Amino acid sequence: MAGRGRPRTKGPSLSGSTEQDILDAGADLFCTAGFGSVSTYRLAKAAGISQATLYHYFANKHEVLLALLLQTVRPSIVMAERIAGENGLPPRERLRRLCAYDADLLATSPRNLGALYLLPEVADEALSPFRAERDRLVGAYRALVGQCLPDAPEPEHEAVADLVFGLVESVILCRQRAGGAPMPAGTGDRIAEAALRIVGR
Amino acid sequence: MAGRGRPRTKGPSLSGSTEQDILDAGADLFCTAGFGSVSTYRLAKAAGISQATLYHYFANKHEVLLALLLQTVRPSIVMAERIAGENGLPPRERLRRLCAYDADLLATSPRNLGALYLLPEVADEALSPFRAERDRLVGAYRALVGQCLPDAPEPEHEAVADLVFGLVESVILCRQRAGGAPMPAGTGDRIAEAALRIVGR
DNA sequence: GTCTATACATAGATAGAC
DNA sequence: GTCTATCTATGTATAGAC
Repeated sequence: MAGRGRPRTKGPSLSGSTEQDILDAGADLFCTAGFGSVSTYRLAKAAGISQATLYHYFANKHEVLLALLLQTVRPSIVMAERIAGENGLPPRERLRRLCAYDADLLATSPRNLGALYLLPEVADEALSPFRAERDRLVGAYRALVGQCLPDAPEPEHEAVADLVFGLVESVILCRQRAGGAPMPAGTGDRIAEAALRIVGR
Repeated sequence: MAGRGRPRTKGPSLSGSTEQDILDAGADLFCTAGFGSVSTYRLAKAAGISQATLYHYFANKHEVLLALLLQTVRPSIVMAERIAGENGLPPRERLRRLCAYDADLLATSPRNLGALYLLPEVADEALSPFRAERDRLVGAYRALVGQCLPDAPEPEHEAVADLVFGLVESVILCRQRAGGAPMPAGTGDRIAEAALRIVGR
């Protein structure tokens, strides 16, 4: 699927394949200007190709966003399922690690990629594969919170997990208010500590 | 500025002035479909007027969003400055009330209006009046958190206030994941309690 | 105050040369 | 694999009748 036959000796790209150039441009533009506000022309120009060439790599504009969303959320899912399986650690410690990992990803990535999750356009039918992945991640948080609060009823698990997940994702909002700049190292750990205080005990 | 001379005997609107109809339509469409993805034609149609009539009430599309944002954030600002002045109450109690008020507004409004705050297009220059108001609100949270933690240094205040503000606003994300439906009554109080646990003591 | 008509620009997507 | 050229639809905004 990647642009293997792409010229390597010249061109505006220094960073990788043309496909990745498009994704990088999308990451930049979609989370700073919005999806509907960015034209395929502007997107292609930022990627250093013509508007038409975009359609050699992606069937349409939504597919660009979908690829971007999946590429962004995947590391969190992998880590969540890895941590979920580490039965040697107590649930609170596993929840702490998951929160710290996700919050750190969101806080320190060069661009505020998490802002992509907040685009209203994500509700579009074409992006349902991403929403399904996202639901898996939320499910992992719920399961871990449930193990931390074995005596509480099910709906209580969900409500607390929503608070925890919300707190982790609130770094996206914080960055957005600050113009998108990365947050200081240690932010992830700080948020994980706050999350555990919400869970209680 | 409101449509005083508007016909009252007939028309597609049941709820108020035409200007407010436009704002209602914008509230609905902008936070479910996005700003750039909604055309003025679609906006006008949802408000029950022709596309051209929109321009009798607003100079352009950005002005619709600006009015909507200001109208949405104003109650929070008014409450924040009222609570800030109630010196009879201890800081923690004032912070608790502010969090509960804001979180409740965000959680129970018929539409998920807070999602407007998250639109990337809010960074546009034309919307700077809103961002200024928003900064006042964040300032109120910082001041209150500072009073709750008188022994902590200044940057610590900011970091904790960001967590608290983020937790309050995370109800926007929670609603968004749930398709925009309102959250149960009591959500605001629950979030305020969690916020105080983050502040500590 | 609301409309139809329209100007004019830009949108997304395709065709076909190289 | 990339481009220019282009199609067709849709975008924002204005003009002017009623």
